[in-house]
Amino acid sequence: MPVSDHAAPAASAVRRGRPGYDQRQILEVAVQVFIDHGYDATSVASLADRLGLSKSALYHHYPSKESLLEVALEEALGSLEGVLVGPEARRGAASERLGVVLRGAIDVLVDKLPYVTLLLRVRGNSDVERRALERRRAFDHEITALVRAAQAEGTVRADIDASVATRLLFGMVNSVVEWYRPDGPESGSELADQVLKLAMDGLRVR
Amino acid sequence: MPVSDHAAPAASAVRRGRPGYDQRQILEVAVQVFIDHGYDATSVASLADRLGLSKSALYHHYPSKESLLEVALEEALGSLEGVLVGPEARRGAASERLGVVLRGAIDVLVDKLPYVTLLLRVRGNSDVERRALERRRAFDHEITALVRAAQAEGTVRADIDASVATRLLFGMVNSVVEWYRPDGPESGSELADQVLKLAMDGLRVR
DNA sequence: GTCTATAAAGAGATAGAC
DNA sequence: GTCTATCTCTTTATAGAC
Repeated sequence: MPVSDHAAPAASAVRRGRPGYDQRQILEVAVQVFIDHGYDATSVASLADRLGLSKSALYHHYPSKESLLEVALEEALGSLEGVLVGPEARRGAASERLGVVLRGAIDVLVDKLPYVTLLLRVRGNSDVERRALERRRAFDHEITALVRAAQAEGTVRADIDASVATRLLFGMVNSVVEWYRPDGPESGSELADQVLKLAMDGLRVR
Repeated sequence: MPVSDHAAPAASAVRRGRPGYDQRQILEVAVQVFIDHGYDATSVASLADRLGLSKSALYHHYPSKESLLEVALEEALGSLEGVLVGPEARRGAASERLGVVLRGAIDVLVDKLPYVTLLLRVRGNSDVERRALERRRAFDHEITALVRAAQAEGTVRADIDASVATRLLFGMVNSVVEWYRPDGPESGSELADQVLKLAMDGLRVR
């Protein structure tokens, strides 16, 4: 049974000839199908059809439909959690750390768009999903603490509850998965600029 | 076959004795179960169990699982569309109309929380879902036009694309369904205040 | 690494009695 | 208005050949 969870070993993105798919390619297709039709509404048969494989061939690569989900969610959560442990996110004024973390989250969202999209649609229907939700909650709590610290510093307005502000902030950030496409007009960093502008300074003309 | 789509006739919220459920009560339970487990992951059997009914009894009230979804989505979409046709939303400066519409949308979201929650999770898996998505898109386009008009007026900043701003704005607003609970600390109108403050003036201290 | 065939369970929906 | 029993199709997953 395959399903190793390490990152791809450096720069070997090219396929070694051969007939079939490798785990990563299958995962990418599966995640896209999960996004298009919903995880629950996607049957293993339709997944196999989309890959041009039989169900059995697919089961050779992943032991279950849910294992595909699990690996995909790990990809998103691992990257998001990585934003919090970077050096820039751990030193300096709270408002600056908040900016770094927000921009980092948007970068991850853009970089791992399908994986994060899938993560954001998880509702806790199974143990795998509930574990993912738990990690999301932990992530949110760290951001809330950062917002609270920035309020104490006096750099972030204190007339909105830190927890509400964080949820609204990430509601805005996360909604990007609903419409942003990397091949569209704006780059990921331009997008991050616009989101940060709106989040920090609001819609109104000053 | 029942499934009438008119609103409840005035003030008859009380049940007429009798054994079972009426359409509205069944709908409310169904929508909550759809939200908890996802529409696709909810079986008619589990729905019937939750209601304490047999599947057949449930099919007496609604002709299909999807008809429940359809009625629920109509409830959300009709209310949202109603925000755009109110008198306050149709006269005055664009920035004021935008404020009225935003607040109206938040009010609907709070008032019809489960129905709007369900609407926001629809991904276009069937004709019913695709029709709902189409109506959501039309709603969004009207808001975008309003943002554009406010930019032309000079009351809304023009350095963010109107379409991007609208999407981010409603990303923030819509994310409220993920955490707001009417029985919690803040009322719907307090919530609307906080959302509008953050959306209009941003997170940063002035 | 891929296939066909199949098992076993669950899905949405219906029939017909009470 | 509710029930039990059942139909038919689809589901996830496995067996075993190539």
